[in-house]
Amino acid sequence: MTTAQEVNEPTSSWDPYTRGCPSRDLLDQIGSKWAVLVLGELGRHGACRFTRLRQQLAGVSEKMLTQTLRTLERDGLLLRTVYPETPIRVEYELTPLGQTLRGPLKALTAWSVEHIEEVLGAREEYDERTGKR
Amino acid sequence: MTTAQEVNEPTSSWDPYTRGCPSRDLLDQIGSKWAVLVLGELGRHGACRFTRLRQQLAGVSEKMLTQTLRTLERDGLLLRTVYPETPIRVEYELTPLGQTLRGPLKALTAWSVEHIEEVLGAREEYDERTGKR
DNA sequence: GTGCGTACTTACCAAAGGAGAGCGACCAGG
DNA sequence: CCTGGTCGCTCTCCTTTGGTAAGTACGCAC
Repeated sequence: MTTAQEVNEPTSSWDPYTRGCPSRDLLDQIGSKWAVLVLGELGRHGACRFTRLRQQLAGVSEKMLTQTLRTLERDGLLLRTVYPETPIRVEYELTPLGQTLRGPLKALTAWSVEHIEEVLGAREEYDERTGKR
Repeated sequence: MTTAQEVNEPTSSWDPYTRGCPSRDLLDQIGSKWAVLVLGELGRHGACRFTRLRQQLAGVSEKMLTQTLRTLERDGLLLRTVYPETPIRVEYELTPLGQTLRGPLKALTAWSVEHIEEVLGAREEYDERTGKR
């Protein structure tokens, strides 16, 4: 068995600017559309069921929601608990590791809301400039 | 001219959790793999040429780099300047708006580097748990 | 048995992404 | 004049990913 903790390499060996570095893939994962929204919702609301998440993340397909949840669970960011009641109930919640992502992701989400109008303006200006040529 | 500041809509009308909201698309854009790395590199280094960016972002294809740069330019996050020397020189740098993203993206990148080992450990554990069933 | 609720899972197709060759402008060397 | 080199793209082809929608498994109520 080889756990990550046993590897005593200096942290500087992880660099997302390097091709094939796991930290690049992780960065890609946690920055992906549905992962950001899932983690955000679980951060705001606490434990959530599958159906609630699907409703809150308006527009997500069941396939993508399942896939996103599996990946995040595998990465240790969220915990999946099955309650074998009837009908079955499954709840998702952030792990302590997942909690540490709330801040960074909240900042990113807030940025997109705060600056969307500037960006929309920039797009219009760009399209006018380049459309005329 | 229509600057974003003139639009006095309540900010609450922009919600990335709503289907089709522009802020969701923007969030997706700025969180995408190559955009994060391009903005990060321009933030650390200042103005950069195309070829240097391609080298720094080891593994990016020229097509994706061009595409990412165009999108970011259109969104008003970076400035593209052509110097008609020979051979031609093109430099990219962050706009003031782009600068405001440095913090959030730096936090996200730092998170992925700081926690990659925990995540790798969680993956191993998950694969062991589920592989046996 | 039939139907319902919940949480997936699968099949299919369209869109996005990656690898690599080609392009056009310019100039230097022969 | 022709060849070859540099830079910043651009185009083509093929693989991978994502979206839509239908189907599955489970237990229970009727």
